[in-house]
Amino acid sequence: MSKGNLLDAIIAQTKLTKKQTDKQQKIVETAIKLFAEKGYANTSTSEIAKAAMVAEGTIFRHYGTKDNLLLSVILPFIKDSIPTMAEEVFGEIMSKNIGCFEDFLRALLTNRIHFINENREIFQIVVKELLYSDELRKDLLPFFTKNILHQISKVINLYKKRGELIDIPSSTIQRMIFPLIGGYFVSRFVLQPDNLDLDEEAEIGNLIRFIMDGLRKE
Amino acid sequence: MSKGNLLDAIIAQTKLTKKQTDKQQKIVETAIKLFAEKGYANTSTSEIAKAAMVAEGTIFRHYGTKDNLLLSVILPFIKDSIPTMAEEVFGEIMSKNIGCFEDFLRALLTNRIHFINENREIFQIVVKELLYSDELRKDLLPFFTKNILHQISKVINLYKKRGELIDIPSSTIQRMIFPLIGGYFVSRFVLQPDNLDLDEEAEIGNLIRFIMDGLRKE
DNA sequence: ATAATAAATGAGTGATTACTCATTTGTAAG
DNA sequence: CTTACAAATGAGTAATCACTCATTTATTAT
Repeated sequence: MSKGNLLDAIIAQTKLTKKQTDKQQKIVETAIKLFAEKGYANTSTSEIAKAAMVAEGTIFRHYGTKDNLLLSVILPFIKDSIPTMAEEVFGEIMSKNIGCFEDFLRALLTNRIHFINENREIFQIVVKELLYSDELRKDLLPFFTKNILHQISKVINLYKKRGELIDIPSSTIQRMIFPLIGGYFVSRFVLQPDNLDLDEEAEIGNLIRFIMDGLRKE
Repeated sequence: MSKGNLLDAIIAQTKLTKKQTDKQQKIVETAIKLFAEKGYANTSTSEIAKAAMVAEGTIFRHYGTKDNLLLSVILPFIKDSIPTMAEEVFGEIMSKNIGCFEDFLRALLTNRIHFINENREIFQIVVKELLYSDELRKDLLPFFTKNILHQISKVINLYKKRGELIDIPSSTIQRMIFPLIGGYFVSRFVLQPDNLDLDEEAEIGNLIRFIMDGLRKE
């Protein structure tokens, strides 16, 4: 894993959008399914080949190594998730100066839940390997923090100036919100992925109320 | 993994407290270190043997299988963490009727952070494998929820009756607190385990204030 | 000291791993 | 139809995996 810089790999991946073969697509689909289900380390290439009804050599012809297959799966997800969030959510809020902090939170959560729902299995893979693989964590965590935390701190500072948020350091606020939202996503999409029958809006409403006002009565 | 019932295994483990050999202790120590660092699936028995300066056969003589070695590591931790929490924290609060909900939270968090700090590596193993292994998750999650959630809901109901907490369903409150505290523990002890220089009391104070009053000003 | 029992060893097992490569199959142009 | 080139194949490779077992070493009882 991790030959050189992951960011370079992401950029490289971005540039070449060469068309995929049918078999290639089948391989990636199957790999996503199996990696999400049993974890990268517990999934063998022969298993993927069999499930995708493809010769094992075909996998290595296209992806070279098993590591590379994993990166081919998660890099587009990472690459999409960060800029999309930055533009769609933060950009919108920061430029148009939309309503209150609650509205921002609602937009952010709705957007991210929607995105993860559409990439549920890849999200499971990223979470699992982020915890499991030292290498991946060392590469990805700084990437996340640099891109997301920076954006979030800007927003927090904005709303703090508006007087909507309590007057404690942004870093402290971040260290509360991040585990909460991250924990919520992991709990919902990784630990209990079968829990499909819940009122989406109500769920988000509860989260926001909790973040804003906590549990105390009155 | 998971021959039959995990709870039976826990009970069985509880009963036999036969003394450990020096080599056995070294094996477990080394296994804990390597499992926490690289994950169970990425750690081979030969690697453990070499690092523990023990013949590979010795591992299997004592633990039979690699799965069993993992269970020997995490079961005592699980077995300790649940009852200890129930007795030391919940028992105390429920019987003596200590102060307000914030005091309960402070006692709970202080107690659990202390416990995890003393078993940092095993906590890392449990979290990683809980996410990575379907089998373990199927066995452990119900065990956690049955024991912990039930206790917590009793406490929540108590303080709700006292009028200290907002009047929403206990299950909703749980689905907010659990990911928050769990996410905080994972973030602190698994994702950023090197962050040792923080003011423990202030950190707990921030968490409690966030849980009680959220982020809104005033 | 001797016998009896338990602990530890390490070479060896078949199965599985990620990966290679000479060969065959499909496809599209001249 | 023939040529050219990429896609796909699957038998084969060395390495590593979890695990076994006959043998040796250490410990305890008599």
